[in-house]
Amino acid sequence: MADYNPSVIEKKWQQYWEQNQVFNAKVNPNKPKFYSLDMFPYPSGAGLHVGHPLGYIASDIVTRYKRLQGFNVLHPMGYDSFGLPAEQYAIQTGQHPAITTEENITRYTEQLKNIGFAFDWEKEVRTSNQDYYKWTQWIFMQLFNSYYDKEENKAKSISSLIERFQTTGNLGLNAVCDEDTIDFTAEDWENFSDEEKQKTLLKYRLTYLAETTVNWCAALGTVLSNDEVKDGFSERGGHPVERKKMMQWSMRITAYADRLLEGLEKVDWNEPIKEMQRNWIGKSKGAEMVFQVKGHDKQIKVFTTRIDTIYGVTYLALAPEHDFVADLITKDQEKIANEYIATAKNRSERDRMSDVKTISGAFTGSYAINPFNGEEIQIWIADYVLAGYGTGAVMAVPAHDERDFNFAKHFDLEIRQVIEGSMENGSFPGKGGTIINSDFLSNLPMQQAMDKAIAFLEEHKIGKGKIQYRMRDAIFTRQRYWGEPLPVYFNDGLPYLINEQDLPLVLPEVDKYLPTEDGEPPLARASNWTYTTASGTYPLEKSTMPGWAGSSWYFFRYMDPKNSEEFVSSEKAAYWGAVDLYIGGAEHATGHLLYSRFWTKFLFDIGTVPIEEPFQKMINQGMIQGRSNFVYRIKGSNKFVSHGLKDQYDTSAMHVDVNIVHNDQLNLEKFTAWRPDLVDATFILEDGKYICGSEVEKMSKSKYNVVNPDDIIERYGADTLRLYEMFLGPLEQFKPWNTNGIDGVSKFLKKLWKLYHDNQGNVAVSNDKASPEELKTLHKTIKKTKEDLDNYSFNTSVASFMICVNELSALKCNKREILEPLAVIISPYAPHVAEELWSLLGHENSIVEAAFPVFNESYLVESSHEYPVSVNGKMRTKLSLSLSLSKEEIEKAALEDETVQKWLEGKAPKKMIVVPGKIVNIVI
RNA sequence: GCCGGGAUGGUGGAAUUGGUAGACACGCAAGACUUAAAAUCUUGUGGCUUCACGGCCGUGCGGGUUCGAUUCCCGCUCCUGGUACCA
Repeated sequence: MADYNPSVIEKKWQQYWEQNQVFNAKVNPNKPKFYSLDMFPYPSGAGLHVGHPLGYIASDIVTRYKRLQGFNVLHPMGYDSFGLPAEQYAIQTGQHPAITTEENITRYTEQLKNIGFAFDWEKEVRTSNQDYYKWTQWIFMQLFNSYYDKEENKAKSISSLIERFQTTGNLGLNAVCDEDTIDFTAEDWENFSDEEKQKTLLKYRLTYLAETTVNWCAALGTVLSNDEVKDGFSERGGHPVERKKMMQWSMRITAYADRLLEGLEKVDWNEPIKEMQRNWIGKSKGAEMVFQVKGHDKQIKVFTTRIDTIYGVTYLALAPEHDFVADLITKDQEKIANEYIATAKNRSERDRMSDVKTISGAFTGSYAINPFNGEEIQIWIADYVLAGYGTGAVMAVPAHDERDFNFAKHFDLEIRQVIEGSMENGSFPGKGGTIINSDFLSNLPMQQAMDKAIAFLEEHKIGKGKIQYRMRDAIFTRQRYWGEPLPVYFNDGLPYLINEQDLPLVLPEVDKYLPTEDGEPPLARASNWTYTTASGTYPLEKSTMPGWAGSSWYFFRYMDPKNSEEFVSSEKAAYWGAVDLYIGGAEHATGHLLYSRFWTKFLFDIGTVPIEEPFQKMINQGMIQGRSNFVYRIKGSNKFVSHGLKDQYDTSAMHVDVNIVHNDQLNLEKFTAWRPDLVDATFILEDGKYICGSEVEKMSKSKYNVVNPDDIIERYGADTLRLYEMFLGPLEQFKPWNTNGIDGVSKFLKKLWKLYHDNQGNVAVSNDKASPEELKTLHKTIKKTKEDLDNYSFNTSVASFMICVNELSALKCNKREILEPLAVIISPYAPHVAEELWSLLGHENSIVEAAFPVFNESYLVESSHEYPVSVNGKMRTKLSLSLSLSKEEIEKAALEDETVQKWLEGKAPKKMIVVPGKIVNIVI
């Protein structure tokens, strides 16, 4: 009855899906489950641009496909709604962040619904809702009440640790704790004051309060985690970040370092992301040992991965911040050493990072003794040694370490080779070489020398083998308003948890969202930010949780978002299990993806969830970049010259809104109306058109290259947007958004529509038997689509649909036997038009209840093959031959061919390669 | 510096175990329909060469393996993501 009209049918089906709760997921043990997760969006004020839905479209296609295959699918969406931008906006405008957040969420939801996603909106969660963050706080409490037992390799309850302290103290206890924990007996424990007991327990708790060196961002007024800092600047906003010592809550993620590393073996993620996590965890095996300082009672502890090179040590280097530095400086070195420390300390973290070439250091005047050979070696201060890694001191082996080598060269220190090889090109690591000049280690290969050296250390009680991690414990507090309050109060400066019945601890109202005049976090502005127990009223913690708190467990809450008794019921957690497919950007590789794995492992340890790894399969979508358009203004005029002619004039390029450019052709009317100063603009055209230049840049407002999906949907429809985003190229690849090809996709949908209609626009579908060609086209497409979906190759599927529709159009096919399954296989990609066609075919139910058609090989069987015949590897002619021919028969047929005869020039071929069903190659 | 990813027509991209390079689409050109435009449809379209048949070149560059290489191996160039004195 009508032409293809996406705006009408898309609204219609979106309403149908919503009203009939089509995508509502319920536990159903009779069906296999499939849990598909999209990365948790932060609802920003700018709304969605076309880059955001890329991954959502891909996962939506997969879930719709899985449904057609009989899976029970959970495909939820929600919002990571605590965060900095809403708070910054609140500071500027006084508007409560909850209001802005609500508005942004409304807009996001509307935009997402316009694209026709099969989300189960019943499962929506928002991290800033009380009934959500109640459980974020609850998980924090469990972490506070747990410690990590290395013996059993899992988290256990603090109450069991107390029992242990009461019987044997911490002697022989193998648990993760602070470095400075001292040994104590059961008797000591009994004699501890309550305060001492609490302080001791804090050294074991999986979340603890401690003085830590943090990344302090003054402009944002808060601390940041390592992954929120890029090159010394905050990731959000680009403000400078400095190192500062502060009392902060931390999460003992390092306790899980090994399990986080091992778990990577069990998940199906791409290798680069796994590698990034491995590097971030940074496990290195080595040894820790002490050097006695000559004439001192002090011992300097160093960590090394190359204890085999111990005889090559020619000096020790200490970080300028090392605790011993002041004591080791002798009178005659005082001036020079202290000056150096002062300059090194004043150099900001950023300078130190950006300037790694400059070699600097100072001799302390003191000497240490190498316990292996009794040699005295100089102790230096050097800022290439980091205070935060290992022990803050290194044993320098200039011959086999590049940094030590450069330092030794610069200060003219001894370089002593202890591994066989040539020193011509400076230092070399010499892995695999034989040890020389090393007393009892000489003539051994690296590994054996290490083992022997470690045995020596242990025998003389001066060291041991040790595993070091680069990863630090994760700071868990932010001095901000818009985040989860910590369920903690203070009594005599020591932290205690509030009662579980008092959860959630609701975020209080404040007059302003800024820190107080004394630099306290915004929560200090709240009146009565206190907690009352039977024994009195106490102040509550004033910092809030970081952004990653709420996002580290949201995938569990989606299973059971309204549960008020538990964060997820064990029945639902058991049924839905791990996420089967997680699609999102790679930017979360070392933040969210590591923290989520950590919390999941912890929740597993305490028996609340049945899985250890939350995300079984992960795909990282490539970012969609912006594609900017430019116009060229002749300098000093209001005249613009088309791209092809711009070199004939003296011009300056100007960004132009990509939304008034189509296929790089500028819409002149819209351009002159774009800005007041352009009303009287004039143009120099080429072939009657103004062609714009283009460049790939980040998508941003200032570059006028932001494309809103709503605009595309209004012009072409959501199905076109969905297909086009997929058609753009492989999901994982980075690519610029470019609407130049979108017409092709839109045309394809119109052609598809026409297959089901006659020239008058009436539905015209025949019940006649389909022809072999028609069946072949259909089944070829079924096969290809299925393979592509299984490989997440969405762009090639779209191409195969186009081929299919082109072929069926050429065949003038209108058979139900073909068109019905065709609608089904296209439905994951273009669900609205598929639903409409399905209903036009007379179906009462939704197409999501259909079954994915079964591929039938027999329709594709060919009796003959068009053989490409090559001469010396170059294709010269084609020969259509029956597939039943033997190799010899094919060979004979090929040699008889006219073109082949011509190339042979009467000679006999040297060799013939015949691959039946594939090719023929003749070597002359 | 180190660890990843990539480079194919004017453009986005395809070629799933080495077997017809350029599928599909955009753009462009010509034509049909139209008073005209839009829309739609048809045909052509890697480069060079040829009236044509055809030939030569061609997947970032230089080598190699192979009957045959976009695909495998070695050595480079450029772009891009991560990471950065981690001992």
